[in-house]
Amino acid sequence: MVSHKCVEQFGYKDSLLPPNARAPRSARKRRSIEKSISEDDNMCAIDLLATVAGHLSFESGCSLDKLIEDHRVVTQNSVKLEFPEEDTPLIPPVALLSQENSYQGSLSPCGFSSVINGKVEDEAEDFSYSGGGGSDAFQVGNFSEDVKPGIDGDAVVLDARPNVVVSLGSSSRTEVPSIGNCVSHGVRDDVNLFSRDDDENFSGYIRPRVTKNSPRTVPRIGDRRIRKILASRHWKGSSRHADTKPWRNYYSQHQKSYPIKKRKYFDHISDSMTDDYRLRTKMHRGSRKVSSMKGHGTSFVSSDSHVKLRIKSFRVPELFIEIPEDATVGSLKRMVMEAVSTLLSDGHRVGLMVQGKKVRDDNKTLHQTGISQDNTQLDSLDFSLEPSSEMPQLLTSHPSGHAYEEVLPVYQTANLDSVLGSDHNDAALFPSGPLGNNDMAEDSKATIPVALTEFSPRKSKKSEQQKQQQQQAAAQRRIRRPFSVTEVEALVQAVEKLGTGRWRDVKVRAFEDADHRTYVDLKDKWKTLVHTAKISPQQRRGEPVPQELLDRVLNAHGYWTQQQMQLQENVNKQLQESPSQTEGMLLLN
DNA sequence: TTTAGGG
DNA sequence: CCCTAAA
Repeated sequence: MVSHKCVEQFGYKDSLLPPNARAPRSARKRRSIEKSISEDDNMCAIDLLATVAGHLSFESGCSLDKLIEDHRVVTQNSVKLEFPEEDTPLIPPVALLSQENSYQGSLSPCGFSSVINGKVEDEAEDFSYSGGGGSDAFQVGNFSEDVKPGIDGDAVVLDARPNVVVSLGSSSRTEVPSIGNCVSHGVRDDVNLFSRDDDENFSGYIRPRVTKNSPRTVPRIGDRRIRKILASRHWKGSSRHADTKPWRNYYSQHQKSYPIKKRKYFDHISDSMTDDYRLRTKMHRGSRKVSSMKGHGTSFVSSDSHVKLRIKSFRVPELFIEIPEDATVGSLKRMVMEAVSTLLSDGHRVGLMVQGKKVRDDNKTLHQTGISQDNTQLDSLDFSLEPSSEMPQLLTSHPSGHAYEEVLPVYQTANLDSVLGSDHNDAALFPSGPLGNNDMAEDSKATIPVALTEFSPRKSKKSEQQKQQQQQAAAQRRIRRPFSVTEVEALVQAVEKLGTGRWRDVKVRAFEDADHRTYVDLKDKWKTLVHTAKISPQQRRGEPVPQELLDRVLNAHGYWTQQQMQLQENVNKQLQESPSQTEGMLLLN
C-alpha cells in the first residue's frame, strides 16, 4: 500500500481530471454537516427551564403537581461551566443570563426569569423592611437571606436554598461546594443548606468512547451533528443572530458575567460589616449585578393563604465525566457544558423537597405538605429539576423517533434498560455513584448518557423543537482529533492521486467512513502537513509523521501546485489569444 | 455544497 | 479546528 514512488510514477496524467470533472452534485453522497439551524422557533434550554419554573409559580393558583421525595438533582439558576478559582464548578444563575443576555424577553410568561425578576420579586417589595423601604427588591432579597427565616410581620420568609452545581467525579466523587456554602458566606449562614448527600443518585455520566481503531466509535460530542445540536442561543448572549462564534461568545460573555472574585469581595464586606445595613444593601446590589443574587431561592408566604415563592435557584444534577488524560482542559470544559446544556434543554420534572424531605405525592396540597403560612419551620424548601419520564407537557408532541441514537450515539446505553426498569425510582434512575460503590462493571459504568433526559424512551421522542433546541444547546468546537499516521498515509495517498483541489473526492476516496473527517478537515490537514514537511523535525509537534510521508507530501504538493500553475497559464494564454474559446479550453482541461 | 484561505 | 467569501 505504501508505494514510495516519485510523483511522476503515479501516473498523474491518467488521473489528472479537471477540477470540474467531478460527479454531479446530485450524485454525490451528501452529508448535511454544516446545516444551519433556525433558532427562532425553538425553545432554548432556558425557555424550557423557564417553563418548568413556571410550574413553580404558586401564584398561578395551581398546586404542586409533582412532589418528589428524596430528590436528587436540582438545578441552579443556570448553567455556567467556568471553574472558578474556588475549584467550584459554579453555575451561573439564570437570572444572570436573563439580565445580561437579554433572555428575559424570550422567556415564557411564566418562565424562570419572570418568576425571579418579575412578579414575585415585585411582590417581595411589599414586605416592609426596616430601613429599607420596598423600593429595592434586593433589599428584600437581602432581608430574606440575612435574616433568620421566620415570621416577620405578616410574612413568613421561606428559604428555597440554592445549592450547587456540577461536580465532576473522576476516580472518586468530587464534592463541589455550593454557592451557598462556599462562595456566598453571607447567605450560607442564614439559610439552611439542604443535604447534598443524595447528589450522586442524580448523575449524568459522560464517557466518550475513543477507540483508535474505529473512528466511528469516537464520541460525537465534537461532531458537527452534536455541535450544532448543542449550539445554544442562550449561551450566545444578547443577540440571537449576528454571532458566528457562539461557543467563543459563551466563554467570553460568561467569564465577564460571572466574576466570582468580585462577589466574594462583597461577601467579605458583608461579613465584616454585618451591622451596617447600607453597606449590606450595597453589597447585594453589587451582587445583583455581578453574581447570583437572584439565583437563590426565597419563598414568601403571605397572610392570605397564598404561598408566594421565589425560585432563586435550581441545582444541577451531578455529572460524571470520563475523559482521556490527554484531552485538553478545553475539551473537558466543553464536555461539561454540553452535558449541562443538554440537561437543561430537555424535559424535566420538578422535584420538591421540604425540610430535607422529598415530597412525592403530587396530590397533596401545599398546606398538607407543610408549605403554608402557618408553618414557621419552613426553612427549607428546595426545588430541583430532574430528568423526567413524566413530563407530558414537554413530551406529548414528541414523535416516536430516537433522537437519542441520533444525537448522542457516543454514550453507551447498555445500562439504559436496567436504569429505566425502575422508572419511578429516582435512585435507580441514577445509580448512586457511577464511579462509586455501585459496583458497576468497568464496561457498564460509563453508561449513563450525559443527557439525563435521554434515559427514558419517552424522552427519546423529542420534538423537532427540542432536537433543535439541543442543537443549539451545545454548539461546541469539535474535539481535537489528531490525525494518525495511518490517516496521514491515506490522505497523502489520495492527494497524490487526486490533487490538492478536490477535497471532497479525497474525502470520499480515503475517508468515506470517517464521519468526523470532513473534506475541510482533510484540506486543513494537508495544509499543515505541507507546513510540517517544510519545517525542521525539531519544530514539529504531536505524533511524528514518518519522514517518508512528509516527503511524499512535499512532492505531491509541489507537483500539484505546478500543475495548477500550468493550467492557469494555459488559461491565461488562451484568454489572450482567443477569448471566445476559453470556455471550451477550460472544459477540455 | 465545495473550494480556498485566513483566523 | 473554525469561519466564510465565492463559486
